Amino acid sequence: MSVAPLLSRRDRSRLATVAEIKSTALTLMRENATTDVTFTDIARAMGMTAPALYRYFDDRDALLTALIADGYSALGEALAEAAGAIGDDDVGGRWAAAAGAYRQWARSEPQQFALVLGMPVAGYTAPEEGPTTEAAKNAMDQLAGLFLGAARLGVLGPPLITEASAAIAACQAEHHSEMSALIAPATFQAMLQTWAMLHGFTCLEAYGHLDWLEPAARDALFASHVRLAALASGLPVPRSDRPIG
Amino acid sequence: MSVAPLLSRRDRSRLATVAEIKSTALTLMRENATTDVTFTDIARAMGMTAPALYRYFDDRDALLTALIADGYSALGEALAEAAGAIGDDDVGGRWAAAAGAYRQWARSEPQQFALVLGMPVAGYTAPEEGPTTEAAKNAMDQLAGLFLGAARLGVLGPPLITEASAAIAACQAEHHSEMSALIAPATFQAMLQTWAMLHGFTCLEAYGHLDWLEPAARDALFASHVRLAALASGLPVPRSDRPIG
DNA sequence: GGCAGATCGTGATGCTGCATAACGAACACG
DNA sequence: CGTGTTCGTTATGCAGCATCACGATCTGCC
Repeated sequence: MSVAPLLSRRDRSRLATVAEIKSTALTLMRENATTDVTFTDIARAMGMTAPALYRYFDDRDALLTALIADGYSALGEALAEAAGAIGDDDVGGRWAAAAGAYRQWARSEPQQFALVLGMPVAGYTAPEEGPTTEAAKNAMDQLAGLFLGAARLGVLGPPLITEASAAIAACQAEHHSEMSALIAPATFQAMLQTWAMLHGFTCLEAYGHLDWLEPAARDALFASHVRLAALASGLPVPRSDRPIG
Repeated sequence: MSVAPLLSRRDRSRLATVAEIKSTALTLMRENATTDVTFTDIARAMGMTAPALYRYFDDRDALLTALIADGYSALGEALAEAAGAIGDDDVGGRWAAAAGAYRQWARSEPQQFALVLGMPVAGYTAPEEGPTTEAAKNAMDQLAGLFLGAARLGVLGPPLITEASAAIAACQAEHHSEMSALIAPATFQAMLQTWAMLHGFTCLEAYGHLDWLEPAARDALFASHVRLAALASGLPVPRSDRPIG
């Protein structure tokens, strides 16, 4: 336990440069509205030359991998933070907050959202065990936490669709065994559908397919969407007098 | 009204080449699991050289534009064909068939699906009036047809969420005035949510985020999803004894 | 303080793909 | 059987990815 800094001056400088590269890449993505970013452009924007970037990232895929990994964390943290700002007993409010965070993050970082939850990138090969599914797991865990909390509080009603196939129950047992005791297969199914609903709206809006709707109408539609998802899955329905998203 | 062929031999050959270029591009996209396709690869796969392709498409964007336009048509036709195979009076069946076609098309052509309804392509500039929103319009029109048919048959129940904001009603009046007489704003809102639900599941599955579910579980989840959407929007719920999608 | 080693950034280089231009081959038509 | 168009090729310029060798800078240790 020394008082010496955990990282040397050089390491800090290096981390700062890595961070600057990533943020510059994201800025360029935002400006050009694409996930296709060039080392040359990043370097030029930073006042450097392209080969210098190879000191920090092995190749373009490594940079993308890092951005995707950051995306996982950023999205997960945004969800956790939004839900954490609401009291544990207000499960409906937590759901609305998390859903709103999901939407807002996708709107503010559509390219990173596309990297993480959109179509897998071109030559991108999963580093270990497929991070593509990891994003799914991450989002699912946040949702699962909501449902588990609701179940423990006794405020988790039955889902609108009460039948669930044995195949779904089997997958729940295999991949989310920790929740099998508290969450019925039909509710697990409804949880997946809740995610799909949220994701569907978010994708449509983030990629401009709802631009023909006025912003106010989109907000209203989203709020209604969040309430519908709660209604369908047995979650407490968020209060309608508080703005969502 | 002559009996002469509408197209000369040369024109037919040209159209065939154009079609071959597009299908080769799609094949390469499928094989490489990306929307990023190179003229060089297309030409090589066709036993030609890259510059020859410029006789048929001004540049890479023009090819993408054509593929996107084809995507609109293909998706729209797939939906119309699937729905058309079901009797007009079975609105629930038509909805299930159309939803299944949406899903299957996205699964069989994930790259084209990404082009049409995913994130807008990099340097791609909308040729006229933004075809991005045109895809939305197209999909919406198919859905709107279902709801209008249900309304005319008197089998369209109330949506689960009966409140709709004035902003949504205004957008309905502005962009879909033809249906304002038969479709209440709350149902219009539910229609959008139905689309978002369908789109969300489709995106998650097409991009591999549901791969951890067994195929049988995914099928069951989708069937349940389609029934839930019908339930939420007031459409007749599809029969559960007929496989969906 | 000064030196050895590691780190960092640059210019030079090779490869590939996009796009254009100029040339030659094949075809339709009178 | 010529003539003009269409088509496909080779040749060229340009930009980005990736690597290498070199010089500059910084770190840490004696």
